Amino acid sequence: MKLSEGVEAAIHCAAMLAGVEGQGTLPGAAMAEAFGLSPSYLLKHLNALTAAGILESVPGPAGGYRLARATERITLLDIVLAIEGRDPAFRCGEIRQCGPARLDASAYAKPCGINVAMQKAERAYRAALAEARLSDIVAKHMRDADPRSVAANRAFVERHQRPQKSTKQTER
Amino acid sequence: MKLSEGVEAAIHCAAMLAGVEGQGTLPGAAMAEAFGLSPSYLLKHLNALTAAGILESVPGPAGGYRLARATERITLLDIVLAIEGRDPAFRCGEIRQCGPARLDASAYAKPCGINVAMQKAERAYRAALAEARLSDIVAKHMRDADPRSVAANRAFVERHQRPQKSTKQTER
DNA sequence: ATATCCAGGATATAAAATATCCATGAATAT
DNA sequence: ATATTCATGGATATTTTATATCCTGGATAT
Repeated sequence: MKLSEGVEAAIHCAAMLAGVEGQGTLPGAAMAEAFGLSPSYLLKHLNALTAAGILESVPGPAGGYRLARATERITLLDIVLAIEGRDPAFRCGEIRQCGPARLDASAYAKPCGINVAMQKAERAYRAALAEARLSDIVAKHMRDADPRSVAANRAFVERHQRPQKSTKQTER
Repeated sequence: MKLSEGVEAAIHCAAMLAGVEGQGTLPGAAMAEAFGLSPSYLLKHLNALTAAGILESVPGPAGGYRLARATERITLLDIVLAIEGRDPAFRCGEIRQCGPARLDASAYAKPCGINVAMQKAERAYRAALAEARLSDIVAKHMRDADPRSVAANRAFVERHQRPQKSTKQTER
């Protein structure tokens, strides 16, 4: 029963991406630096978020990552499932029918009660995660966190974000 | 995010031990056989349950395991924590302060909001597990499960359980 | 063209879960 | 007392998973 460290990194990256303005992006290498993580490994997780439709990636110079949708529509559950996979934490191995005196399959038609109880608890967990929106996380940080920390985060994003050409509008 | 297989085995064993009468015990080897598990490995988990005060063990011939308290006072949470450990699934690595521009420690006095949200979800998970009593699991099984399965389980316990001498009463 | 950046595969290393074995000691039957 | 049964706990091997790195290829802005 443990979550991989990638989950923490993924959530922090998503929160940081919430600070980029408009269609701008933030390179993965910058985020890796911001959190003191190995870039090669962080890209794996960012990649998973992209595959899950939570992030969008822009290749090429001036490329990077941005959120794929509004922060109100991204929940911690989305991120956790993208990184950890969608399988339940408790997987019933049906060991009740692994003994020497195995009954006919029809005797095991009804689901294992233990599995039912464990799944119920997991639904409660996921429901709680689904209620935690990224917008809430960000708002709470801006409101409650130390001003120095908020300012430093904002400055970092400001420094590394890359504005995306809205149209092909080189100023004329 | 996954639970070890030992959790499933531990819960099934606890449920089976609920069927032994009085102060009787069930040898660990018998339970391993019942579920088709490796005895040496299952003993590890039974050991963990004993250390957590959920089971009692009786050494010697006629020895084995029994529940340490009433089934109403044993929850799935007790068992899961005994096997998986009491640490939370999400451990905040404080990567927010691992970047190159580290602020003074006082700037991180307030807890990381991401950690708070993750812990909240985990509390919901544990609360749900704490509400699932072993007595409920057993009662539900007796009521809902296939009669053949119930009978087979009862017969297995009947066959392997070992009555415990009530006092040191060698008949005289 | 060139430089920058993401995508994805291959691979290496580290850590944890799973599984087995053996020596020890406790309790009991004989 | 002695032998037997069985849990205990340590040591260890095997397998799986997580973590981490590297490299090739493709996309794109300059």
